[in-house]
Amino acid sequence: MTTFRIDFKSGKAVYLQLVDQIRYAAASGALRPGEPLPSIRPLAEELRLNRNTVAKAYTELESQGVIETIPGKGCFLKENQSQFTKQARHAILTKEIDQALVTAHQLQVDNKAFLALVQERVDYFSSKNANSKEGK
Amino acid sequence: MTTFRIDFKSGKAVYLQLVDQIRYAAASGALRPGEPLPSIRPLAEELRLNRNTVAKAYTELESQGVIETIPGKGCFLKENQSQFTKQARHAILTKEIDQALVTAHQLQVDNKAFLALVQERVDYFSSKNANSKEGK
Amino acid sequence: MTTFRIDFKSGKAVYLQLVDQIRYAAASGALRPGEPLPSIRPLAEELRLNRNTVAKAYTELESQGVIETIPGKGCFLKENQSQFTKQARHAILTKEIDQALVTAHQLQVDNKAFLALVQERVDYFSSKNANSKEGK
Amino acid sequence: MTTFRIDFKSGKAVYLQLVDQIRYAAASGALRPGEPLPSIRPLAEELRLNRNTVAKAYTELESQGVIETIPGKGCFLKENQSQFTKQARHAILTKEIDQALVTAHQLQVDNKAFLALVQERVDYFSSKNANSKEGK
DNA sequence: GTGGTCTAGACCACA
DNA sequence: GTGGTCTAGACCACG
Repeated sequence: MTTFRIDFKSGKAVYLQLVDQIRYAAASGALRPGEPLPSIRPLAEELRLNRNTVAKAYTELESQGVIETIPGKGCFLKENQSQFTKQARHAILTKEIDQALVTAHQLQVDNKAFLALVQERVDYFSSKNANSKEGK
Repeated sequence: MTTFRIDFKSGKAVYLQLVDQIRYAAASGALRPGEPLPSIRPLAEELRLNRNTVAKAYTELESQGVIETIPGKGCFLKENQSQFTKQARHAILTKEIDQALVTAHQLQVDNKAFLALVQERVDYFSSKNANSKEGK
Repeated sequence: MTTFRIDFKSGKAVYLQLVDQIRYAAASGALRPGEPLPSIRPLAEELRLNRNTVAKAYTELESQGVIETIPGKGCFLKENQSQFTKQARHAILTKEIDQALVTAHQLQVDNKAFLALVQERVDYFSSKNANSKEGK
Repeated sequence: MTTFRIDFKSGKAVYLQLVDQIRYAAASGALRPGEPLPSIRPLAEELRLNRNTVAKAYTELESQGVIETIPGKGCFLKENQSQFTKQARHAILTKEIDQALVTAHQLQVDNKAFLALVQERVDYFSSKNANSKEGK
């Protein structure tokens, strides 16, 4: 069971936080392709959000091709099929990695420590994915 | 000489784009500690922004402890002295690294390719820093 | 209900006067943690200030960690959780106490009278805090 | 020998910092009534300030009645003669003490610790005054 | 010349 | 309704 956390103080739009967390859940394996997402109304209640806000997040995810909405049935996680070329994918990733590198420099975390931390997180994600594939 | 680019269509606040780029310039060695940043008015003209927008970016950078501003004299890049504990620094970095990892998974970039890309960016930053320390 | 007073002739920046007064209200118990601050627009009207000036004060307070602002909802007083070490807190306080001591000497107020005055103010704050915790 | 420190990053006007520090020196006994202040030009050089800035500080001090300028001879610390009533003096002091109390509350320093710190600073100032009256 | 403050008025995103 | 961003233009203090 995945649970989402909304940070009202982050300054980031609430619906975008939901989008990120659902993408995160999908990436980490907590949500598997084909699985249904939580229904809008119960989720809105649980997170103490307006239904419109949750709906907006789902709309955004559908336009990003992450989920699929079937009227009357619900929303489902799509098989992820990257629609970008290898080059485009690397461009997007490079931007995010650079962001982290800039922060690392600012925090005076040296390259070796940075790479170690990246390796640690990669391992952490791998283990979560492995678990969710086995059990449940 | 560093030059900044503003993307008016990105949806991201203009002043935050400036903040990111200046932090990037500092991390990559294009701006060195103690060096003066471009003056607010000329920079605003060059980027076709309002004076206040540039000033807001500089204010934000100062409150982040990245630059130091001396009224009547100008703004200068501070010696970066991280005031965070090792633990706090790792927490901040972990968040940014996870962000990139989620994106990687979304783009179906596997761990091996991801790590290779990270290594590549680390090397790239290192070389830029090395260059700016030698000559110019 | 707290009310703020702006002195346009003081020479001190208007937005900083607001910052000080809100911090004062928080310290004296007139504003309690979690409580909403006055909305920017109505407050600006009441004080006959521009919206941006009030917003600047609130932005400053947020970056100081005194308040929390949730776009679309409002600004709220944070639970105060001092992130400084005991040593750092004393250093900050010492600076302000010395300031008062210098003034006392300048005004030829002797130590005994000074200490009495400090005690009086401490008691005054304590009583205000006590009141606001009981009733209303 | 008193030495002054200018903090360019404080945001406070440089000449006002000088004013405060000279008042501080007078309060702590480092400067005694009737003593000459440093000449403008050497002091400006030592602090790496513009001569105008130092002159402005001295002008301000003279208008505050702290020093006395005798053309051709220099500037001298006046006998301090408080021109305020007891009530006025307490009003001024109360404002500064409250300032410190607000900060203390913000930093979650309790009354007992606050009073102890005040006592400590009072003692510290007293000892400095005593020393400068004896020796030199 | 520098940065800092303030006003006025506009548009946007979010709840 | 809320706060956030941006522009335009004015005045001030400091060096």
